[in-house]
Amino acid sequence: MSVPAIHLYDTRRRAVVPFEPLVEGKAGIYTCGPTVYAPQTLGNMRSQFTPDVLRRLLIAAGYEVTFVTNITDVGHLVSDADEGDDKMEKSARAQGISAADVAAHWTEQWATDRRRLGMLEPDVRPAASEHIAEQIAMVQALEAQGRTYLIDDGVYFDVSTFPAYADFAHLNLDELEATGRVETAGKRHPADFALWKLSPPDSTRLQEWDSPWGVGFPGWHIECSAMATKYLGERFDIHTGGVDHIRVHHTNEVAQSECSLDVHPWVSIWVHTEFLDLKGRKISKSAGDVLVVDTLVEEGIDPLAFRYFLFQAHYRSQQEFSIEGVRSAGTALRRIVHHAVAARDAVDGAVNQDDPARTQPYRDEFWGHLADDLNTPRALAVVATVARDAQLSAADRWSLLADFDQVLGFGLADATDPEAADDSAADPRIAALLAERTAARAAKDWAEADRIRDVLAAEGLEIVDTPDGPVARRRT
RNA sequence: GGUGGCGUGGCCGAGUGGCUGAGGCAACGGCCUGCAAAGCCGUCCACGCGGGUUCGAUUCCCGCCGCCACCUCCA
Repeated sequence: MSVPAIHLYDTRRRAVVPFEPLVEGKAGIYTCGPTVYAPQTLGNMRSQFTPDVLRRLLIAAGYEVTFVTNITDVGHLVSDADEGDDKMEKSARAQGISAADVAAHWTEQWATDRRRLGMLEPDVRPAASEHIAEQIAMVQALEAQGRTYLIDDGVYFDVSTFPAYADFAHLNLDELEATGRVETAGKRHPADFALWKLSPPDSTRLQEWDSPWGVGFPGWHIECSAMATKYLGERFDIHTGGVDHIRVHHTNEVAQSECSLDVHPWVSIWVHTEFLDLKGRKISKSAGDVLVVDTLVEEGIDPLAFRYFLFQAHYRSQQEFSIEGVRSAGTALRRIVHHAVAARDAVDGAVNQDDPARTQPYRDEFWGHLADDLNTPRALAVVATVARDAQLSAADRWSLLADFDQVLGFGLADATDPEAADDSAADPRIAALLAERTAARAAKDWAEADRIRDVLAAEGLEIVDTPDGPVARRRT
């Protein structure tokens, strides 16, 4: 086994700690998924990327991994502090369609984007709206423990009943209290959060369910606790999400879960992904101008170039986004794939004919960096070296790259050489132009040959002269 | 204002108390080419400012300046 002991930074303990599974040989991961009322931005996708890498690493290390990521299709209010409109309701009303249609649309968009970015399919993808009973049950358990109180607005978690509340995010509750923000009337402490919200007496919501406390809908935080518990058990190994969730959402998840389940720690390791810095384009989702996977596609960029781009920075560092940055990542990726395909085809895909004396050091390096809190930039540096190291035979090279692709997820086994011709030459007119140019070159009529090259260039096609003659391909 | 973090070469971005100063992109030179393109080889370039600790700091400590994130919608 090439993968050494895996270490990860745990937000709760604020330290890099060894990964020690609750059950030998198995690993359970829960990732906060999308609130499906709007497109998922490239920033959102970064926080999905980290668990994908982690999951692939664990699989490569031999663990049987269960990866759960939820769909928030109800209850996520405009404010994480349980105020304002429900995001789903707002979006549905604005478009005059049902909340379910809104959810279905954006869930599909998200799933497609995940695939385009080379992410493995989730093992379980539970929707909050389909787990109302589990959520109610968890609230009831908390109620039975006397940790809740009912006000006009709904059922709230009483933070004062959980002394460890502030520990997770190292909060200063006194300070929180002192901010004096306008809060929901009746809340006893600013940090108290909704477990079940009651529908307003004078109106009907698009999404509402009956409950022991009246018709309403679950608070946003309870869904993750309920679904993670259902699919991963009362305690599980790894919970991931964006750093913005540490203070409120994950703090609340810990509170309600550790109380209702009477466990500690509920989650062994919390992995939080830093933000992608979108600079001037970090515009709120509601404003419309958002950076999504389609934005890249419109720019003629392969979504996998973005995957490569994400590998270049550590997940705990803010990463500066720019289209040019993704483009340069695309160039680097193209060269890697070019070498990988050449090596693969030279040995007909064989991965067991390498010389361990040459390949093992690289394997140790690559997996060692990933096992060291997912140091993907370092791992990627190994990939770049392997792709070009002249000391390696094709068998060595392909054996290594095929191994690394378990985590890279570039689909190297099925990739086509990006430097090879595409189907442009299938167009008879283009094929004729190429033939004309070949004839002109044979006659040493360079002016004519260059003219034809310019004609094709104007159409976005580039000519690559290979030993087997010229080929045309769409410039990327 | 509170809390956390950052400031590395043209750009992105790792990492480290000294050793051989990641990697990618770009640029430049070379090979290849009719010339190019693509590809390959090579070169180049660094640690915000001022103190301190140390035999030695980009790496630790203090101050300053600048930037970012969260606290308020966001992953």
